[in-house]
Amino acid sequence: MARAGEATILHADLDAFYASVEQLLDSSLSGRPVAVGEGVVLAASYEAKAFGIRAGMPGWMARRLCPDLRFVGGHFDEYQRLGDQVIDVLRDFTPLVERISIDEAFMDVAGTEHLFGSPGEIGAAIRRRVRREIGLAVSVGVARTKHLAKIASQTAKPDGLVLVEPDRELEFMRPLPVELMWGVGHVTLARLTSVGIRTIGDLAATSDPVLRRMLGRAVGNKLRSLATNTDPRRIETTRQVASVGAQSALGRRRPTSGLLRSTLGYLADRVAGRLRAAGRSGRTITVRVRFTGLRSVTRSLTLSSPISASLTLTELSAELAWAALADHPREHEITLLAVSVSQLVDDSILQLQLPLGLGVDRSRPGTASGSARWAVDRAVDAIRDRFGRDAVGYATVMFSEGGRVPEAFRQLAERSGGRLGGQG
DNA sequence: TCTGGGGTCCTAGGACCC
DNA sequence: TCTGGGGTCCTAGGACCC
Repeated sequence: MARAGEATILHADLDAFYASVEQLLDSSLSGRPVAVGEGVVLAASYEAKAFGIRAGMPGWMARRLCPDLRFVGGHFDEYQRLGDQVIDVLRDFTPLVERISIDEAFMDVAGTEHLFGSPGEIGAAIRRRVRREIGLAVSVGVARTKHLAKIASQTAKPDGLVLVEPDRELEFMRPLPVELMWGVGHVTLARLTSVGIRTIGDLAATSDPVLRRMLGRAVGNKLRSLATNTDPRRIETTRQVASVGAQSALGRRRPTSGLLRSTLGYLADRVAGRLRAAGRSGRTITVRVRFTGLRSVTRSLTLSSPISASLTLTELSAELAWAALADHPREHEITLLAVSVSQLVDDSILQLQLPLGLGVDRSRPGTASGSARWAVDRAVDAIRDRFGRDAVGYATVMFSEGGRVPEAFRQLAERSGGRLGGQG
């Protein structure tokens, strides 16, 4: 049964997406090292990667590696528009498309051969159409499983197609470096390297107990199934998010009550507004405080009933942030604040359970003003729908952000379901 | 003079219940 | 009467992904 399936899973991945869009929009950037971002490199063109520049690298370091590097601010609306166009091309071949980020998707073309040809032919057709109609290079991997299709597309880059026949899977994977596998990051790579495991073949040859002892049960089992290509995951065309969050980097700041009030007010309002727009509420509130040196702590709290009110979320976030600070009295500066809500439920379900509707206190057990807060939020949401999100807000929320991150970037991240760009 | 914003999943200990 | 096993939920932290 090991060879039951055909290679019908495709993974399509746009090459150096943000930077390629910039080169498409401004021909003076073509063929030149380009980085998208300001303080930090969000994406680099292939010409920039040749200098060792990578996503996530500080801007000063990138400039040092390549003095000719052209930094561009980023056309986030264009990334969204062009990314959507590419997905539309994929959907012309099958409805079984799973978008996993702004620039990347899986699809299953089983059963479409009589319409569009073999999976390999479909991959080639997708690449031609995206190049001709949109002007971008997309690499495609074709295999029997999602994981292997993704590895194949990585080895196909730049601007290529790799098809792995079912009877050559292990032979294909054996010499590849372990870090091509999903789930192998810095830490796992270092652990594997320390015992001489460098290729997927090395990993496949390592015993289960050794793997589990080194990496833990879950990671060990997962890597085992990936290395032997017994990954069972199917294409998921829809998925509900499990949490909604927002964060702001602050530079180095002393955690004054004014800073916390304005920042947490802004973040909580963003998160609560997105929850309300999605018709959802959540019971668990988590706040993260990051100190200098990337040390960070989280504090969370689970309510007996879910909330989506901006003001309530602001107050709870502040309590959690102060608790985190109180536990770390030696930290005098903070560099980031984050607010997240999880344990989400649909409000339609909530209203079935609580038939009182408007009158129900959705803010917090034990507080009296829940319905008033609900009404204020609804009014604010309605005004923002018509006039934009800056048209109105709570007094504590109307603070100058410092302009560190463009609003368009945050919105792109939100719409991408949290999964966007930044591919090395 | 090591940074951005958005997510997922796993682990481990403790509380609590049957 | 104090020893057992199993399950769920909550909290905090960490690895990883795009």
